[in-house]
Amino acid sequence: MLVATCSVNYAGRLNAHLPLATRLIIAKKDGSVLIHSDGGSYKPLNWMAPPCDVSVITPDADQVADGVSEVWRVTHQKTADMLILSIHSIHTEVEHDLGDDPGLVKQGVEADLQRLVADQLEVIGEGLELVRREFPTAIGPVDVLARAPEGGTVAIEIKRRGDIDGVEQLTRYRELLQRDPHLRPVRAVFAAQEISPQARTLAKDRNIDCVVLDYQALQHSDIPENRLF
Amino acid sequence: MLVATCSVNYAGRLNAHLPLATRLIIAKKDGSVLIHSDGGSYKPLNWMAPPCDVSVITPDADQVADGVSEVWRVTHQKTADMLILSIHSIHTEVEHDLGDDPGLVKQGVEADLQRLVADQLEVIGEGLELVRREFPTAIGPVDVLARAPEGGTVAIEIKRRGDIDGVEQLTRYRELLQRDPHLRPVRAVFAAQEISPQARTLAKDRNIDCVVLDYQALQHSDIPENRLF
DNA sequence: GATTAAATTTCGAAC
DNA sequence: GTTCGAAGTTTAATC
Repeated sequence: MLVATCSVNYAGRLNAHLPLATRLIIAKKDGSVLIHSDGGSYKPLNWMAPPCDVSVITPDADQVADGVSEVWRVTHQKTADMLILSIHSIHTEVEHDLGDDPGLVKQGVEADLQRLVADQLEVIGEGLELVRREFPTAIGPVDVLARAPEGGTVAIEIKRRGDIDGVEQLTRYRELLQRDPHLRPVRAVFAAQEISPQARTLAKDRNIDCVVLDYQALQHSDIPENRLF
Repeated sequence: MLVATCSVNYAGRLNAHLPLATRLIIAKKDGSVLIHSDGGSYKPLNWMAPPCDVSVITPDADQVADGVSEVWRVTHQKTADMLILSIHSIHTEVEHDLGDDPGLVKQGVEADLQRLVADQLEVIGEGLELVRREFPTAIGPVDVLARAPEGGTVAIEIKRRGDIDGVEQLTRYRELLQRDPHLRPVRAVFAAQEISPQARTLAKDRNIDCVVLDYQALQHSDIPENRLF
């Protein structure tokens, strides 16, 4: 882990170059390297994905003339990816051995949304009765399938962000389910926390209803003492 | 920038928790925070996207009893996202002021592929003549449009990774172009460096040709002295 | 191991 | 500023 003034060249899936500047360089135990600036989000300016090897090279005469004091040659162990780090000066250098990480515990992603919607089908429409979540079809599972009070079924696709490809996916499901005499007629509902305008337009064109989900509200209603049943 | 033994809680678009372990913590000037382990790729275990504010809180009695020496409360300036970093012990601490970064110079992405294909339409099919790149339609631009020797046109969709949604996109374009008497009949070609089996199957079903592109070869052929014209 | 779908996606460009 | 597609996407689940 060091703070250094450096320039970087990467050749692999694309070619990229970072001009001379002061940056934070992190070398992990697996050989991977991250080069961060003091801005942007979590994505480094440049990096090498593990597993890879780092070798420190003595700069040649030209490089020394340019002010290079040290060159790191980082190569990927399987692909032909390579990163050359030309270090001009090191401002800070720190090394520390971290142990294995126990890893992240998550909750509240799409599976949660799906469970909440299945438990509270009234947010989709009145009188719906759950058939099942992850209803299997030949082209993949439908997120939620419900029986409609007027007869037939409702296929519900749930996303955190509702995008155009979600509408396409749902269209394919409906088309397939429509062929089953036990299920048809099949309505389709696209439910998401956000729905892009483009997706909304396509959904309308395909006669698919859109529902914007409020995760907070769903979660709140799901607390047992707040539920009416 | 510090190496510390800590546990982390995040509440925002989801809830997440990191058990006690030694990790690398990076605090950038814009208030953003990254928490890295000594493994994985460039994605941090946990993070806060800028802009945000960091305040250091004195731990309460319970926390002190648990061994917490310092608590960071990182809040996003616009959303309700919040991250709580409970520091038990600091192993290394370093601070350094980096200047602005001149940024990355890239070459060799989709735009390049598109240019190379437009210049070497023979990789798609014989006798094709370029109409134009980024041919505009009501639902977005077609990557490359060419005139076919047998009459009619060819719509070419170019991707680095050819996936099912690329085929859907191309299908919509062809459908639209087909309505134009000056263009029809319209053939569709899906060209990518890699094409997923699922995409290939769908393309076949839709009567769309698939072409796998070799970036190296295209680039090599594009060097002026290697070209035949 | 290959393939597919999701991501606290991030990033950049076009509108 | 919003929207939309691409990313050296990465990552996790599923076949």
